[in-house]
Amino acid sequence: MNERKVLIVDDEFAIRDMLRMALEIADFRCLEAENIHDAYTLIVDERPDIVLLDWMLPGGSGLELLRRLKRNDTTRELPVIMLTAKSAEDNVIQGLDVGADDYITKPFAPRELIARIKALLRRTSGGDEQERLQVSELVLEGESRRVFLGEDPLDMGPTEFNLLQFFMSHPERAYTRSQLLDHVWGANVYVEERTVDVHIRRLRKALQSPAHDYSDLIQTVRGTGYRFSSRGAGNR
Amino acid sequence: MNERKVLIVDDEFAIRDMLRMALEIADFRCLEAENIHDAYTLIVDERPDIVLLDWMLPGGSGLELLRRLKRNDTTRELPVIMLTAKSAEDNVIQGLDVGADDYITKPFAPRELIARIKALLRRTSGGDEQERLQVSELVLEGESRRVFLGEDPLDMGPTEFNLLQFFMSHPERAYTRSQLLDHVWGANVYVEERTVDVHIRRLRKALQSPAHDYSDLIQTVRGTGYRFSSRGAGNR
DNA sequence: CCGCTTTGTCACACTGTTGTCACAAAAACC
DNA sequence: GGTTTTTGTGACAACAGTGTGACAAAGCGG
Repeated sequence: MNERKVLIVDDEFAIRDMLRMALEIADFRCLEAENIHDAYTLIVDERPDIVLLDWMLPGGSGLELLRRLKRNDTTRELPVIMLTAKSAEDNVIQGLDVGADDYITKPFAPRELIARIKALLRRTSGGDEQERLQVSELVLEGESRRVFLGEDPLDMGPTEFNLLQFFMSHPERAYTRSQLLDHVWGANVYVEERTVDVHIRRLRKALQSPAHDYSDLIQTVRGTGYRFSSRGAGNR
Repeated sequence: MNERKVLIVDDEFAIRDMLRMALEIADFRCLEAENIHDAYTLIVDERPDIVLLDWMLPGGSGLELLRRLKRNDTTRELPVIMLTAKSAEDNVIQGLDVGADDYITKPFAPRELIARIKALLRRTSGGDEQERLQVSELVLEGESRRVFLGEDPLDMGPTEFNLLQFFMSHPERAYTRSQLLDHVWGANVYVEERTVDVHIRRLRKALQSPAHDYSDLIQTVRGTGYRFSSRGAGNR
């Protein structure tokens, strides 16, 4: 379900070819770059989840790219695996110093590479802090993925949870259905815009318990979309 | 103050010599073993912080020791770096599968080895106390590796125990299957994610006795994974 | 060498979730 | 009031996610 993007930075076609094949079998999506400049552009545009970086590259060594990545705050968390020839294992030390997370010497067994990629992704992906959001009695716990109304846990589906989480992190602001689809469903998913309405309804229903009714936190902004607000609606 | 013990397991005197020199410069204390038996004894007696394990050893291959270590619950967390000849890199895959945390091919630059040791120690330095965990009638004794429901001991496999121990030390929080694999199985083990489901089921089953049923402490978080919680689920 | 346990994987059953539709209700516009 | 546009609602079939029993391989203890 969670497709991972791997950026391959290597100037040898044969290597890229081999890597692409191995990675696609293991269900990764591949991006490729032959030089540092392309690599950097791709990183900024496509935001890959991991980078396989060859050491010797035209237009600057891999070390240079590595330094640049680790200096830039927006890409700091991007894990990097270095590819290096056996004869140049000294470079490894430099690389690990600068911030590569792992390395592998060419030639290598595809299975090993895959294993290392997966291990690295698991190791580095757990860093996201989940917050605890609260509006009066309504509490959303990101960590446990639960919502409480006072003491009682509320029952809702995953999509409704994501929707509520988004709303509670961006309150007092109207979003179009299209924007909600982008943020909650993901940018490259195509579903009907009216689907949002249905999930809004399900969320509203979930925000009602025998005791309380918080369903009007989700307000309709006619002609535009929806808004989450703890203050009154103030339209119509 | 925090002196680290490194156990070198290799039958070549020259290698041990070189390693010892490099490690002592880097302020580690060295233990040495020439064969598996000595190695195991030293591990039990001296409790080193990390093991450098040669692949080819008299009296059984390094793989064997590795298996033994990773099976034994008291030494499971001991980080292991494999030493292997370049000609035998295939072994690396086996080794990583069984639970080695890293590997390095001979000959290697001492500086690289030191870098890797430090990196590994940084990663795994969580010193885990063996504690006694309790949720209402359910008691987990880390020391004796037993679980009680009131007075009655519960019967479960090692993996189920580890899983429960992890859950009870991190309650009220949803984990993905991948995260559970990472924490309970180990970062470098590659098994199917659905395997987690099966062990969850076995654990749930183990949490039921004729008298009580604590199986709903393990809650399914649909679309995400599982959560251990003494409060209600909030989903189906 | 042989039972016994543990483990990872699979196929299948089952359940909740999802996106879409048709229609009702409401609001806006004339 | 009548018409058009927009949103709410219940139903539903397809689907993805999860529970479950069985099984073979591997480890363990004799």
